[in-house]
Amino acid sequence: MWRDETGRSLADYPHPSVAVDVALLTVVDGALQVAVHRRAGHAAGELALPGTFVRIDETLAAAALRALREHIGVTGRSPEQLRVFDDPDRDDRGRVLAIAHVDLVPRDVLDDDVGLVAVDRRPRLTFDHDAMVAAAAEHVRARYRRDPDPAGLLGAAFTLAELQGLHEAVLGAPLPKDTFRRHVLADLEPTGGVRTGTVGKPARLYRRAG
Amino acid sequence: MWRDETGRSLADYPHPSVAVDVALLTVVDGALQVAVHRRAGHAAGELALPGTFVRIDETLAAAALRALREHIGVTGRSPEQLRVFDDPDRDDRGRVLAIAHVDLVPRDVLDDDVGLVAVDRRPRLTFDHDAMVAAAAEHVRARYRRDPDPAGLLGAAFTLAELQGLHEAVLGAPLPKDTFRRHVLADLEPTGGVRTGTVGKPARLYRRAG
DNA sequence: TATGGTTGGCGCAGAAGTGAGCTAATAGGG
DNA sequence: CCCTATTAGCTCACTTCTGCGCCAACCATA
Repeated sequence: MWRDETGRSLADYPHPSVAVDVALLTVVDGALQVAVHRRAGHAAGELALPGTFVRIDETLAAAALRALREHIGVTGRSPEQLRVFDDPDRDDRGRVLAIAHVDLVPRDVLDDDVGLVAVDRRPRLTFDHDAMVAAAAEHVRARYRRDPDPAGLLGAAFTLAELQGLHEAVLGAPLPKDTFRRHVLADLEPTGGVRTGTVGKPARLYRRAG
Repeated sequence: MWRDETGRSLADYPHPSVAVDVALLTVVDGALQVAVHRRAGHAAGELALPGTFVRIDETLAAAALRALREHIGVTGRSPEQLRVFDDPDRDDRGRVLAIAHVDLVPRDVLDDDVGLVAVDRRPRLTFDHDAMVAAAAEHVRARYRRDPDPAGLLGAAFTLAELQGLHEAVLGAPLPKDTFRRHVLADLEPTGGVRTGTVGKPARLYRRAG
């Protein structure tokens, strides 16, 4: 074990605790929603994002996935970092740095009893979790502005109308049909198939271009 | 002091140490450059970004500013977070999470003996500091694509040519003159003055619009 | 004081992007 | 089996954007 010139290891110096909090987002009822739960133990009863302390030999992604599993019984996909929340008074238990994460998953990986609230009409959350949800929504919205379906919420093949519906749900605003199609087409390739069994002219199916 | 049901405080649980590393950027010779120093103590002699461990009651910004002061004698402006580097093996002294920061300052706040290397032609840095510099450059380049002069490197009043030169230095690529002007003009307001004492037709002076 | 060199910035033609409307292609009902 | 409702997706007129070229305004020099 490494020791400095005074004989102390890193852990001998007082240092902040580190937590992860995860804004788990999904699309339900044509709107972006975030999973919340009521805390037990400290700050019991308060609405909060799933979170946990980071263990000493754990990566942040592993801690984020563990928080999702332990608090809401969900297997996350690929949590991404947002930023560190470092207000010295943010947690009355002591000095805690919270690393906010976001993960976007399809609705069907969540149990029915997971609490969901729409990000644009959400109740107050405890700690600084409101700011985390705002940052999470902004993050996925920016990603969907750049790429057709970065989180892979649609399956292998989808129609342009299905993709537009997803984008409108994520962004929380309607999009102009023609412009939307022209933009995403550059990043898609047709599968050759069409969506049948629907009313109207059958729509071509596309996949993400490689 | 808060204690859990087993009588332990937060600090009683083993948890990672937290460090900040700062990519201090500036523009010299028409190119984006980053301040580096040769480490003393651990990993002595290696080229690295200024960094330090975060003290328990310190904000991240305060730790970042302290790292700049202690290692290269510079007063930073406003360090911004990039992301957390959490590879378990990134530091052989123990478990350390490093929170990378970026700060962009004018050349004249740096002493002449501060080591500077161009971000696009830089030598290998130690730890994961290469990835931090890459993230820092990408961050400031993205900001300069959005805003005329977010870091305020130019003074209160400047010409469009001066602003374009700054952008080309930050981005590391030439920009089309007319398109550049039209885009930034939306976020600027003329001061009414002109830049005199130069060759050619005097250029109008602008300031950031409020 | 005139003249040439140099840089700022505007106008205009062509390119690119946008959105409304029209045609195509299917399901379902009479 | 035909007709209608409905949705997909193309076409075309219009708007916006881009970049070249030209004129303007100043300094330096003779």
